[in-house]
Amino acid sequence: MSTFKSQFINIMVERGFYNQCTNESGFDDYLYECEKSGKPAVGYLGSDPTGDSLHVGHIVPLMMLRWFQKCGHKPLTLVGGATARIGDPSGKDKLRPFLSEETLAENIKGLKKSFSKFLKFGNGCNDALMVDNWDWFKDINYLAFLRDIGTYYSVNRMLTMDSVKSRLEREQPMSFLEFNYMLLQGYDFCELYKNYGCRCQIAGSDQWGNITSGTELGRRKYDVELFGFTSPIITDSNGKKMGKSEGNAVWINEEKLSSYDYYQYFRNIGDAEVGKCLRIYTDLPLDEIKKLEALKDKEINEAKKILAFEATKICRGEEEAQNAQTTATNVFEQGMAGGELPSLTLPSLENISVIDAFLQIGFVNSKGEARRLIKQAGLKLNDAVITDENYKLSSQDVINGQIKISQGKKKHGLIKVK
RNA sequence: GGAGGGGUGGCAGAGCGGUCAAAUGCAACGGACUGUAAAUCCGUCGACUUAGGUCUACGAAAGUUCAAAUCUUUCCCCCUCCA
Repeated sequence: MSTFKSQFINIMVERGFYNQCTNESGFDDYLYECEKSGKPAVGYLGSDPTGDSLHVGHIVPLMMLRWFQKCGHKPLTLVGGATARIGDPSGKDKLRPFLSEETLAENIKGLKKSFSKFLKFGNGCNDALMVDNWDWFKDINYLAFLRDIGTYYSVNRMLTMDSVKSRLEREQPMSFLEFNYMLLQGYDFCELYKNYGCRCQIAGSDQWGNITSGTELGRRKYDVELFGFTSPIITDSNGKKMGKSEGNAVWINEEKLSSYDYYQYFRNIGDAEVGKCLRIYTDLPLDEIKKLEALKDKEINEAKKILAFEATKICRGEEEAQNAQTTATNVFEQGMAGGELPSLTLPSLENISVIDAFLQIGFVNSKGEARRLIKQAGLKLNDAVITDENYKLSSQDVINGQIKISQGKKKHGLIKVK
């Protein structure tokens, strides 16, 4: 059942991306007109370069933009070179530390890379474009800004915004600097409208206040209706935000996280999340997803493999996904050592204790931790539990040129000797 | 500028001269049960260690004391109220 006229919104609703829209029917009409006439709508997603890679928590809006592009529209990815220098107060209690110019430049490069995995960039009419709000903020004059933009904002209203209100209620400090963040983001939206005809912004629901800041500014300053469209926060069954594995973020860029680990993150998703994740993190058609999520008990593992493969494919490419899958199958189903596992190459096995090996491959942070894990029967050498914490590696442990070491059930690695 | 409150482990938050490597909760990790799931239960959770200890840590520095997260002084930072 299609309740909307535009292809894009229908997809968003069907796949669980739709949370809130500033004007549902207005946006639908607008997109429908664009889709019908073949003239792409322009929409943007903003990210502040506070890190050098996006992570799984950012994928939801990225996938939304990906569908947006698939529906024939033009995505803009805005990196907040300027806004990162301010800090978005949404959902935070503390002012974030300032970043150096070099870090910002590095981070922007990293974000471009992350974006390009999900979107097609180029010069075609619906190819994605990267823009940086530093371009229009760096030379802005304070008085001019106050007069042009400040006149449209009421402090009374700003104080009621969630990002501000929650800080005040929790008696956490909020600097004037951060207080201005929403003005900048509002200005961004209008600049993109002015320069690219961009009329919609896609973002996570925590950005609602910043989005309406832009749509209101657009209405007052340019007398145009801008649209905001947000995704729900995707949580697991415990209500926790997705995107952390072993306490670490699941990064999009490969130099921050191997494809094997990326694959494993999705492979280990909870049963209850499989359907939701298939809809959000893969491009698979809905009828196929329906079949997969209907699987029960052990069989749902098949769905998880497909999820992991498809999700990895989008982000890391088909070959990497295939390799990750092969490794995972070898390790978990055949009990063998696979090629994509983290590995450590040693010049020789002389005087290397098992503890050193685990320390050097980075599975443990200290020798004490390794000893503790041995006491708890948590470390394995070639699939046999290590009982002697003073055990030294020897050539007898080498099988097919490598030694397999494991921590717990899921963390496996290889030691190779030159 | 004035008055008061506060800065403790990844986070939250006790402790307020020795028994404190620091209660408790969350997170994390290992084990059991399973399906590389969830829930549950048990265990661990500063570093080094010849396992007896040693070292580093309660915003920073100096001091008092046999002994300091705890007392004193100075400095830095934050919050609240007043001007």
